[in-house]
Amino acid sequence: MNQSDNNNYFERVWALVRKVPVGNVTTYGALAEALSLRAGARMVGWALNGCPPDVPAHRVVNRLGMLSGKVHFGGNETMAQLLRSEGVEVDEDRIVNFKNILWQPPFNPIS
DNA sequence: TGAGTGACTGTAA
DNA sequence: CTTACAGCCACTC
Repeated sequence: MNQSDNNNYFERVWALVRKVPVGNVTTYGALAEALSLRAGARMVGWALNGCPPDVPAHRVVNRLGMLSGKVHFGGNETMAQLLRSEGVEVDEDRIVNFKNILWQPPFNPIS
């Protein structure tokens, strides 16, 4: 039941998230698109569900720049605090200048 | 094998 | 602004 050998998909998502520079954020759709899963944004969020501490999942938000996943950080302002500590302005669970700091992952074609 | 679920997205009312 | 439905893929039971 331990699909440690099948976490290839997860690792791919984590790899992209780790590439997100500090002070920038990305969206589920962007990651999904980079993984050729244009409509698999749900899978991205799911992959983050098992993301190791190495992955700055707090930099991943929905297309509106809302901290939709903050609930998974403890349901508190942890996610917002992390972003603020990186220089990201957060207001009412929403990222200020979201489009301005939006980071787009490089297209990573599957070999 | 089939049904349920999900840190999403888009469109519609 | 909210609520609702549909589509998409991967995983669990």
